[in-house]
Amino acid sequence: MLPSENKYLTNVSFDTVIFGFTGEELKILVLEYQNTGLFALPGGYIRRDENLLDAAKKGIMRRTGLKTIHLEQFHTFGKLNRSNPEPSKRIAKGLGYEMPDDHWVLDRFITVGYYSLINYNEVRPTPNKFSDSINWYSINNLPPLMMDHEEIVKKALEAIRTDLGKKPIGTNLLPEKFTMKELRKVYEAILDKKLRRTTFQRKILSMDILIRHEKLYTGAANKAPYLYSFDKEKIEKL
Amino acid sequence: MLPSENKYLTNVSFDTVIFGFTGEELKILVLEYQNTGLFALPGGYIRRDENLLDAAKKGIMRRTGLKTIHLEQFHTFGKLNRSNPEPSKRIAKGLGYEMPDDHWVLDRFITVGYYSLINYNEVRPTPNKFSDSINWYSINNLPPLMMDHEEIVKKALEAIRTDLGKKPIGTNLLPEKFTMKELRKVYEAILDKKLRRTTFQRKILSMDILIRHEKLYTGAANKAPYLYSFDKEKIEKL
DNA sequence: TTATATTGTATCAATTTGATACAATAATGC
DNA sequence: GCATTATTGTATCAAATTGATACAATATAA
Repeated sequence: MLPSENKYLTNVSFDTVIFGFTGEELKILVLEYQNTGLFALPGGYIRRDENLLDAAKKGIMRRTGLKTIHLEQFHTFGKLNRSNPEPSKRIAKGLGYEMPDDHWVLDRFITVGYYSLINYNEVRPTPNKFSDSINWYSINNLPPLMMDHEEIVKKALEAIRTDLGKKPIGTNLLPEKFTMKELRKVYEAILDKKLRRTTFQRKILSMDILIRHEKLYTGAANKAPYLYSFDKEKIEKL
Repeated sequence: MLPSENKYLTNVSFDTVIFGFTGEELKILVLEYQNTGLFALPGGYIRRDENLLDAAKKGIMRRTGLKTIHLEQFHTFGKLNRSNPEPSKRIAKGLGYEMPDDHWVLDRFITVGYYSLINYNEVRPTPNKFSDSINWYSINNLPPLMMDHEEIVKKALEAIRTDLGKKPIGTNLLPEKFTMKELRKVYEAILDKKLRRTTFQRKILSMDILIRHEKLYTGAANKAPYLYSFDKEKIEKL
């Protein structure tokens, strides 16, 4: 097959690290292939007629059931030894195919890494036709991932940690309205360290990107916290 | 030709933004193709038997004559409309070839962007067999670049500006020993704004990454500044 | 020897951050 | 009702950082 006869670009793929927040810890979506014991990040190939970013978005929307999604590209992985036809062969075999050795998906791939921060509770993890299951796993307790996918997760974590200082990252991890404590928990989960309650509150409020709403009465025997939402207009202007 | 018979990966390339510092302003290396009026960033393809990063390094070492080089990956460009066979055809024509329409270099490419900060004075810009010339251009006065190369330069600049806060970036732009003023000029050129002399000096010195050497007597009628070098051991530990 | 431009550092004010304190609740139990 | 309890929102003051200015210490020229 000539390269240009392939519906997809050859030698390039994307992989995504999709973060969700349970209220206590960060989790990522990991899929498992049928009859292989192989765990992988959701990823895919780029059609010749679509943008790289759109290809990644489409893939993630299918895996999560979400209709809008924000992706951030963080790194491209191109080591020679990251490509390995064995997993793909095992995946095909697990599905009952026998893949010819010269099949384009067994060739070497350079993969573009994207991360996404999404609302844990709005997601419906959806397996694709090759995978048994797709599930949330705590970033502190991942199954062994195939190829270099563990390195990809590590880089994604580094990326959101540095991006946290620049952009208000909580926007997509939390529901529309949230309390200051929930927002702080997001930051703590991402940075993996406790933050001072009062300093955090002062600093976030002084950024002037939150809108204060009504109070949230949970039934707990204490002062009710205010609900906040992000002021998207002001965030745009940053 | 089957994809796997090609010495290079298909559909993937790299492009590099090579920054040098004249003492006053930032420049980048831009090459011009023979008989076409086309200007482009130095870039290339990845051999099937080499790492992505090594491919980029090798390319830059050839273009600059440098024996060691540090590259930072900053973004991967994958828009559908960034690919355009016309420039490559014109380049081939300029060299006297006629390229068949199904040649792999005329196919769509996703390109990985790297930047490098190098010592302006140590470089011997070296054209390749396709290009007429390779020259330094001020980032404020670039020729029109082909395809999306202007966007690539813009992204590279954003990247070094944010990286400047994290890593001591001047290391490669300056000679081994330099004055505080020279270092400040580097920061000013990258950030495109003036910095307070005294605050800059205090902040850099408090980072404890510089070694102070002898004074530099230039012949000017004023107090001679100290020379400094980067303390590479301490920088490693950051 | 004096004049001049520049460097290195001190000084003090202004701002930001860290640490602590405390008043204001929203239930609960009596 | 009313004291109790956990948590929230904000004030307060100290500590650290940064901004702005001042000034002494040169290296050369005149």
